[in-house]
Amino acid sequence: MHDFALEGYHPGLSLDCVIFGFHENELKVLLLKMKNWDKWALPGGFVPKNMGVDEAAAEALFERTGLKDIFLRQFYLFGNPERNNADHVEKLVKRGVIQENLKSWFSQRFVSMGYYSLVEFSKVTPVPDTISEFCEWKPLSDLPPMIIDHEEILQRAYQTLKKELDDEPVWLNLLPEKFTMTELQTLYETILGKQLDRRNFRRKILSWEILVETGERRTGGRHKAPILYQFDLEKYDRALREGLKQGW
Amino acid sequence: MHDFALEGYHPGLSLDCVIFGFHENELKVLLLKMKNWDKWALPGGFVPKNMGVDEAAAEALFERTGLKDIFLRQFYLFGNPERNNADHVEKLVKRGVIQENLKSWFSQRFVSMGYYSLVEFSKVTPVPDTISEFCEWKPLSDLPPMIIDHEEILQRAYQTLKKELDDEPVWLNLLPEKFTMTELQTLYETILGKQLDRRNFRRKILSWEILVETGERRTGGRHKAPILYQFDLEKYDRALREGLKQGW
DNA sequence: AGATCTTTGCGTCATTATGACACAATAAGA
DNA sequence: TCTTATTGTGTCATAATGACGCAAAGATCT
Repeated sequence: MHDFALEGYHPGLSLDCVIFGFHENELKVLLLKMKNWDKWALPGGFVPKNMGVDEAAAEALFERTGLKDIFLRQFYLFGNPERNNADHVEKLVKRGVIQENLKSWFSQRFVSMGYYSLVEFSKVTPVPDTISEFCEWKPLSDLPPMIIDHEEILQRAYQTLKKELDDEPVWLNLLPEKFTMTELQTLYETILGKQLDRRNFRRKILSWEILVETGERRTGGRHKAPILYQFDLEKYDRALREGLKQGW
Repeated sequence: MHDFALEGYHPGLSLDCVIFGFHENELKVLLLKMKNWDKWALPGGFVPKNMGVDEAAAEALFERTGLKDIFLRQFYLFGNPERNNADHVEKLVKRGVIQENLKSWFSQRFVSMGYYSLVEFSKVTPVPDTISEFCEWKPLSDLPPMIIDHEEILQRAYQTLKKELDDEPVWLNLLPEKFTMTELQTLYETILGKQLDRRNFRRKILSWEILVETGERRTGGRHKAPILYQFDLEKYDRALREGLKQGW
């Protein structure tokens, strides 16, 4: 294995991606289980010298999920000088997570750019990276112990997601192409952590005029078959630009 | 002069601060005029190795304005690999803006964290830094030519400010302690770039219940003396946490 | 002192958005 | 065909918003 520094990564800069998915009425996050260690980490990486930071984040996302052209957004630069302490690197080496020759690279002070991403759960094929044993979805409601400040990064991403939800219909990235109104409502309820009135929810969503009926219905349940909706991309793009509710 | 790198700055990372002020019914930005060069730059700096990134930004802000505990917020990490080109550094050296021995430091690829700040215009004492000739306010409506991508950074900060304005009463940071409703309205109109109805504006602002009357009025105009308001800090803090309009 | 000018404070009214809730329609299984 | 669960579509009262009118009050001018 080569030395990371020699391979030409931007010094002192790392990336952490909080990848959200929606499955079984739960919001889940894609996490990596460290080798020989009962700690989990956010997918992330470093920035090749010839690559933009956003580009490198998209690349990292692609490697873990197999997906391209995915919703991915900066939310905070974690720049506390104590966030990557020497003790942590020592543990990484001792447990064989990283090789001895990479110790100097990992011992740098890192400033980490936090990204959050919204993906369609069913399309993801989780792939572990070189320092992890496996990669899997974990519900936000039951998170495993995580390395250094990754739990804080995750929580901050979640707060940002909640806030963005008020302004932009970002949730489209979490759903499959066709979905029912109830599925969308459950997603909202899950993210916001509260119950919403079915009839008022429907009225509000439809008032944005970003959904169109597919003409199909979902059959199989022992009840009235619900309409399947999909996005009207043109109108959606306009809503994204202008915001759903423009004050003043 | 010492070598920047040896002085212990975090490598490849810089800061740019877009400092907004409100004066003479205009939104203005604090800019630095480069030495021997008709180009302007945003105040910024580098991050000392023992200092947090946010902390370093606050320090840079303090040095240019003399102000502490000021509204300062990250808005975007500029991470394009081409943003600091070799040609630009060559110019800096040739024009004597930076010394020859600093050339290697400035020739690094920099990733720059963008911050925007809101300050009370009258409290600022602009101070130039080592690479600039002077430091002054420039109206957003008539910006001078700027180095590398600083114009883009500035515009992006302005877009962010406009957006935040819908969710949070961040504008308080731009006004003096006591102000009239009309002054506040003019500020809104300036930032948003559109006229608002005086009576509806008043109703909406007061409905947030973050302002209290001081009991004083501003005299001197050839008309009815307007009430001077100030913030109710407690209520304002709550509004900041919850957002002014919580959807759902 | 009174007229004039300008901006302020505080309303009204019509329209729209929101919250709470009711009821008929329908897919699947008994 | 009957039952059950869930869906589609309403209504109604209340709150928020947009458009606009008018009297009150400082300062200046006559």
